[in-house]
Amino acid sequence: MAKAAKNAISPTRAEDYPEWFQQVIKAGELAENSAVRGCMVIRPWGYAIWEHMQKVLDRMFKETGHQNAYFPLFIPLSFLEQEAAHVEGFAKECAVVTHHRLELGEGGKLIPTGKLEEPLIVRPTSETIIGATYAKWVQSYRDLPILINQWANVVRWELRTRLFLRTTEFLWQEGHTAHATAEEAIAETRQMLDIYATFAEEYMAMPVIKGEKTAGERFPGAVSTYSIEAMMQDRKALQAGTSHFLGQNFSKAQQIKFLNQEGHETFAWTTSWGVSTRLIGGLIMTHSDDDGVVLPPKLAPAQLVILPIYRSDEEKTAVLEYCRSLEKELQAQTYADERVRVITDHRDLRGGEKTWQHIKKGVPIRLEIGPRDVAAGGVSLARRDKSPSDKTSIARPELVATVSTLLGEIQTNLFERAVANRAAATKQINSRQEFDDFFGPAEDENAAGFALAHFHDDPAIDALLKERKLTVRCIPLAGDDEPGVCIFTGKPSPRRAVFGKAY
RNA sequence: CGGGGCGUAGCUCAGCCUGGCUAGAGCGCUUGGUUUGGGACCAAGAAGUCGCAUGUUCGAAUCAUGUCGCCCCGACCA
Repeated sequence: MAKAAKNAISPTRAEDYPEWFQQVIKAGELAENSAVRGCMVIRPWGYAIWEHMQKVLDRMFKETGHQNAYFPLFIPLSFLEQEAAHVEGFAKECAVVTHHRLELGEGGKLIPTGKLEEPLIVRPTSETIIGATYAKWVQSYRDLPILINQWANVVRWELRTRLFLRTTEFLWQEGHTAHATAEEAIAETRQMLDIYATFAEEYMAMPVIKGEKTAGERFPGAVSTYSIEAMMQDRKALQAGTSHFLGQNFSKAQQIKFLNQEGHETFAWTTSWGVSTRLIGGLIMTHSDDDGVVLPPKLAPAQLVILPIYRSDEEKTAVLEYCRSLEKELQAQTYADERVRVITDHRDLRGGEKTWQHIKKGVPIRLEIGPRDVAAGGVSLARRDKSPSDKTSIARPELVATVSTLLGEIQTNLFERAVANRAAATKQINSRQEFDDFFGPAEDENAAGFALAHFHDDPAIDALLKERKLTVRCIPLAGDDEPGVCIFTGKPSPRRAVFGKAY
């Protein structure tokens, strides 16, 4: 009997965090690099997580009155030119389609021909094409609000990519709304931010800070940008979702105007908001450990896996029958308003091998069932949020009766663990000296965590922070904070901002 | 786009500096046997135009030139 490796993932988080992240994704069969530079193949297990995220978010969007629609992948180049800040923000990372045909050249080479009159860009985001459409739809205040979301892929030609966190093509949803008043549009912006925060905390078990971005970090063309910020296990920040109040910037550029109740021609107020497959990166970096992926039950494609153990054919028959009926009983239970998701791994593989595969994929509960369990009317149960060796025996009826509670406990435990991690790396900072001490020298690659400090938005500070690879993550909304003075400039500050290193 | 590195079996790589038998290893895969409640062992087997092109040479994975691709580090970013 060979000794099991101490950890399933090498290197460990402490040894090399970025490499650990890549290995977890590989070992958990979530995704892999493709033949196309910067683009990933999302494997079935990873895609199933995305589908669960979509299902929950889609429901939340519809409960707040939004409808889904679909807009084109291509955007005429001229559309992007309409909003100045928007051009500035996205021009450097656009894929451009210039031809529409291929001709067979020498040596079997295909040569692009059929040059387009006006090049098309592959959408990096859809404000412009959707805005142009809304301009046609909106005539009267009676046509507002327009509350639409689309599930789509977008392309941003990033020079450095990382699986899930920053890929050239990624999947996301983008909501685009148009309103008759600024107040209504701002309320929409904040409502969607709340939905993202609720989703992150209640489903992903990932604590987030809701806040507003500084001028320098704002979405190109937005009046104000809000985000949810999460802290990863390496104490770096991840922007996990954004919601933008676009004011009338885009409606003026695209002529989204209407006659209001007083009969005056008015520009609409618009918003946009999105989350992407980056959430999966956040999920991994929040919960996973040195044995691989750890999934919160609410988003796990399988919440329990049954692992039959047997030697002889007689044992096989009895064990499989026991497993089949247990699977049915468990599937009849509900957790978080859905049927409990159970799979049985029948593959002809060694027990240990199978067990470790499911550990690495992050299945919340493993049930090992062998002849001894069948005889005793029990199961051997192991939780992914505990040590792999930590197994307990439980009577079958008790398991069926408590499975929902158990999944809830794991979900809560993961959230509390993440909250504790964040709290341990978050500090109130009251002076420039404390700030420098907290983050250490600029060349230190390790993130110190979140510093909460008073701050007055000023481009001069951006330069100072940039030098140290720090950013203002956001200015938190939930402000039970007392006013103070900026630790850099001494100017008055209504509340503290969150500083940290970011992905 | 600047700096560095790498292309050899499905994967990870050795061999190259100092050219020479039939190009290797580990993992994975297939088959057979022994095993089995923490990642099995033994045996046999399948698997490679050494990224591509040109050149030097009696002879190139190895040397030269070109070319394509990928990775890492910076600047840019959901």
